[in-house]
Amino acid sequence: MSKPLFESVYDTLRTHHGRQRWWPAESAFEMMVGAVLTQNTAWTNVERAIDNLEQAAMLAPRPILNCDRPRLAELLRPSGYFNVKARRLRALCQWYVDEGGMECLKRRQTRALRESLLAVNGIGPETADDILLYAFKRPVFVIDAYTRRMFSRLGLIDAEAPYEELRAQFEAGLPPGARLFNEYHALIVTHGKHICQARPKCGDCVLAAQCAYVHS
DNA sequence: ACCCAGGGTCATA
DNA sequence: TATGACCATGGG
Repeated sequence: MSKPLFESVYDTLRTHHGRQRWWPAESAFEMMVGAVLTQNTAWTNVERAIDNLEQAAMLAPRPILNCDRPRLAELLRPSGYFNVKARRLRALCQWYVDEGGMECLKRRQTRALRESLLAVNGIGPETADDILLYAFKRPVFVIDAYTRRMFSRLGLIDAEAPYEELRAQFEAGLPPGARLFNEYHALIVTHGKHICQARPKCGDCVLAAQCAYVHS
């Protein structure tokens, strides 16, 4: 009854949607690629682009760096923004190689790793945190558009607040740990996708009982 | 025909 | 620091 709100919302989502087992990728590198390709883009489109890379045997840093950009862009076409994403994907691969690969990266402290990621062109706070949480299993809470919409509607946050402020708010309002943050963000996206969407009301939503909007 | 999607950069004030 | 333009495909 007095359980913190961020936790009780988690419980509701977890009960209703079940375990998510994110991120949908077969390797840490594939996960990072997906994080860049899914920027402001529907996941179904990202899957096609990743399939294209796989079919072309290019789902690895070296092949991507050795590919000319027009050809890479063509493979990325279904994910949208393909010229921009071709550039961003190469920047990611260049970083990955320059940093010495996965084994080296895994040894870095979370702070340093985050700063390093943010310095890569095309990686902003959300993409960096996706990568930290799902590829490196670090305890950072990812804030995305669904999170802003849902939790402001629930009356728990200010949707317009800066990214870092919201991240701090979630991380302070939950028991720490990558395990929980991982599952929570996945649940938020899953819930947002097939229920809330951009609807202004959510009376038939599982969160209705906890939603400030429907009580105002 | 319209809106939106698991954002980020860059130029401008 | 805070807006706005821009990137582009595919599904509802």
